[in-house]
Amino acid sequence: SVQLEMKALWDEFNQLGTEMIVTKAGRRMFPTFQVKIFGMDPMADYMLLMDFVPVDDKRYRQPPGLWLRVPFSPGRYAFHSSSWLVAGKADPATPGRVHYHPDSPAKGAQWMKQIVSFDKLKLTNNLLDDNGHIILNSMHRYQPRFHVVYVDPRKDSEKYAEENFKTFVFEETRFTAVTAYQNHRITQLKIASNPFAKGFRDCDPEDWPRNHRPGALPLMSAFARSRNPVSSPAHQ
Amino acid sequence: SVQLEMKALWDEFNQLGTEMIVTKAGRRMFPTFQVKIFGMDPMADYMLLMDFVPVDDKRYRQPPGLWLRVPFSPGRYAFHSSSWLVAGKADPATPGRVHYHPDSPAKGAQWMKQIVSFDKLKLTNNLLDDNGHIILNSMHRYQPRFHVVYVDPRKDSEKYAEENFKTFVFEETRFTAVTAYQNHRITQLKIASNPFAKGFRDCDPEDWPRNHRPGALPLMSAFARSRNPVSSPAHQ
DNA sequence: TTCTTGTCACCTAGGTGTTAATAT
DNA sequence: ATATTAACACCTAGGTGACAAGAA
Repeated sequence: SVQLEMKALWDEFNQLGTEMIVTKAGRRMFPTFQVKIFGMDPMADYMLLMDFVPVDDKRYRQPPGLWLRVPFSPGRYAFHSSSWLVAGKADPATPGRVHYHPDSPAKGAQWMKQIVSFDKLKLTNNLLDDNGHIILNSMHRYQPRFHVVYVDPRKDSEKYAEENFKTFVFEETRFTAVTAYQNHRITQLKIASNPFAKGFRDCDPEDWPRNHRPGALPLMSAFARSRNPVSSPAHQ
Repeated sequence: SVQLEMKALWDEFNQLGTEMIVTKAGRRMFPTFQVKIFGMDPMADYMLLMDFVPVDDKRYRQPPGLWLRVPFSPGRYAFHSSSWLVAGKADPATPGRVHYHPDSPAKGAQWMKQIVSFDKLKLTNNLLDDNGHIILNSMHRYQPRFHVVYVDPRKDSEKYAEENFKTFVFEETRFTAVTAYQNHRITQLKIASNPFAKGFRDCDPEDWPRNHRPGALPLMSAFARSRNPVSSPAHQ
């Protein structure tokens, strides 16, 4: 069995509609997909991998007219909607890649003795990527999947391929691939919870995420109190 | 067969008498021990590891009276000798540890397709170290050794242990473990060639090590021309 | 006197969202 | 109008020798 790490954080993002940035060079996910694993054969070899499947067959877009222009900066917009419209049918599927955890293969004992983190996994929108990154269509929704493959020592192991792997899906890790954040609340939650974005925090630099616990005050409400939202009327 | 990478740099250090810093927390080696490997079975599994054996049974010390005091800084000295005296018999041997390359085990094809770098290996003088670092005695000389172990798939593989590994020794990688550099020329060569020490360079910030090639002008002579050595007479 | 330790400024290396410009 | 890109300031994380103080 498999337990998703940082589930509380995933839930918080999921409630807002998680977005993950895709770039040409490849961008890590945040939150990082991390799991605790139980019940492996400690002595057997396993490969751990992830892939991403479309949640639906749709392409999304922002609702018209909800963009706010930034005063004195013609051409710029800063506040995107949190809702999505269906823009039509999905773009052609991207090359279906998988990401093997770099420690693969390893013994069950090794995988189970600590949290397994997919922090080397990167998402790209570059169809011609040759860095082995996961290729996704921007403005499409995806479901990450986690697969555990038992390395069968038998000579005719191919015959048993079907029974030698198990797939785990956590719906709270679904997200929309984007090239720039669409929902400002997602942006702010990323800034509040990702250590690498600390430079953009304007609230108390205090003990986040050190003191954050599941069940504590919801992040966004805490955030909203200390933030000056872009409130000046659009002067379109 | 195995080929030592950056041999020219190792040779340059070796001519001066290589020193490696040991600290309580653990210090990486510089140059880093890196090799190219040839002739493995691409499909077989191998473990790669290193250990360190004493070059002799001696403890070393600096010759007396060669220390230069730094003007206006009583108690400080800045220029150590490049020669060593035998201080006596070696201290009790440290716990004999080995460092497995973190990618072990892996297929021969994997090991051979790129340079294998032991940049995670750290040296410590802490006899009680529990980080798995290599424990060495300061002021003693060591010879790094590189071992390739074939992972024998046979059930009674223990019987063949003797024939399933091969050891490679490069004498130019010998060094003296120290807690602070003793030979100023070693310090300067480290500063000149280690990217992480760039902050201490006072010569042209130009294209080192980018343009450095084996056979080019020896480093130290190039360095000496642009450096102000500590030349004021000792006022002991 | 000689050697060791801990702190520091200054680097490398690379992960963030912002921003302005550009593409479609 | 909407979406993407590239450069950037500002972080995390950690590898350097210098330096001052301490230990033996």
